[in-house]
Amino acid sequence: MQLINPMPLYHKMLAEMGPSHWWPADSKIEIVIGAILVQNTNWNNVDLALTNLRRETGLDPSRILQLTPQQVQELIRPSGFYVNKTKSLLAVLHWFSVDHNDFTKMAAKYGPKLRSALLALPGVGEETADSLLVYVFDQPAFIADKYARNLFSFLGYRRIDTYAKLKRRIKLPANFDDRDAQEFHGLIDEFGKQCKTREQFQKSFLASFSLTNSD
DNA sequence: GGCCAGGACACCA
DNA sequence: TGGTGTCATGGC
Repeated sequence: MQLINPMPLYHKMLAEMGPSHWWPADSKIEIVIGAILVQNTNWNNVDLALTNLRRETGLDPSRILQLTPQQVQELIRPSGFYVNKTKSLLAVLHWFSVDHNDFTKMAAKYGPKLRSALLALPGVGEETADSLLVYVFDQPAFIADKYARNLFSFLGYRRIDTYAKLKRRIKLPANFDDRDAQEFHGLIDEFGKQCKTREQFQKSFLASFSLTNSD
């Protein structure tokens, strides 16, 4: 299996696009909530749901947990899949509340098993787990989402059509830290929104990016 | 009116 | 392991 060193690509994108300051949120718990609500949904719909939740609960997890599932469903309805997302959201918020939403403490408590602990939560798959690691727990991880798979596919890589396949092939260097992970994912998704097709990609600044730099 | 968006999961072969 | 159907809303 040919491993991919994504660092030349990362540095190229950072130089061309600048820091993305992606996923702005007022709090970590807002990122947690957003990570569930955004699944297969555009951010505009998530914003509508977040506005409802904020109005009713101030996004205070303990207040959200006091609501009935039916109440949560109505508040997050605009984000779609609201029955499943309600189950997931309540389970995830409950899981965090056991450790009083102390993310530093939780990272120490679970150690290297944090990712599998996240994956055990209902409605938390690989992408959401990695997003939480990167943006809530401040840990380095590569988020192999649809935009990332598109990008590496446009760059010529094959057999990276699933999350797990691309994830396995990306080899991050030891000095790749949480800030890099946050920035890289932000850049990839910002880029992905601009280049949804191969044609658009070929007109972009990455069109001349040499694959040999990243192997 | 059809298509898509920052997935997860059950089910099947 | 990999493919497919389902869950649902709002914007274009």
